[in-house]
Amino acid sequence: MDLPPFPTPRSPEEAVALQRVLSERLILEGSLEGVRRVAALDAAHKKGKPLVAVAVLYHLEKGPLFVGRGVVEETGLFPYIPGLLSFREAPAYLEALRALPEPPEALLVDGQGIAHPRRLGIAAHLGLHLDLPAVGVAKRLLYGRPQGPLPEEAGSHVPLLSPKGELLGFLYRSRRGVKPLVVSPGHRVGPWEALAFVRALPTRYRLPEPLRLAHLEAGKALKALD
DNA sequence: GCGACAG
DNA sequence: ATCTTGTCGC
Repeated sequence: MDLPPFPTPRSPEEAVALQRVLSERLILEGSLEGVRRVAALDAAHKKGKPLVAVAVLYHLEKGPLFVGRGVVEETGLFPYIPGLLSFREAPAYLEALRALPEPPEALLVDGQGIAHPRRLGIAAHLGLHLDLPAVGVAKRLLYGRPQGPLPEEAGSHVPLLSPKGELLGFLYRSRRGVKPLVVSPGHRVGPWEALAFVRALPTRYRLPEPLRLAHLEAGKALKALD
């Protein structure tokens, strides 16, 4: 698949301003029922080495079909600043997606969707850029207030609200005895539908299988560089 | 001014 | 993201 160019801001201030504009265009409704081919995105990085991004094309019934990789030299990376992650990693993800034999129907991204100060986590940014449905699954919370305690049972969830009371996503217990995941819609999907989608994914461990595979593949690809 | 802070 | 040993538990 080929895509529009991904602009790199000259400064953090410029990046923030761009996020404010882009987030206005998000569509936060829609269902992912019927989606079969998902691209799971994750990255690995080490100081002195390039950032390696991986896109695992995963068929919800057949399993993993293909792995696309994207590599960006450290010197070409936007700095890591909480809230501006997409400007650092998205270019590598776009390269990984470009390597796939066919475009996915939706994106499953390791990071936030709209559970973000300006509602433009990397999942939202990528979904908007590619005009694809996107869901964010993060391992840690960046923004939002969890409403109440999260039950220990596998599959439990608790809403994540903005200061204004808007539903940003959920804290989700994928398995018993694991730390909760942060699930939030990115683009072209509603919060509840995003949660339903993640809940339906095969999950052997903490992370949904597509993302777990992407994580493993990213680690391998990074180690295999030199 | 003091915390919080995805990957 | 990565740095890291042992340790608890299935």
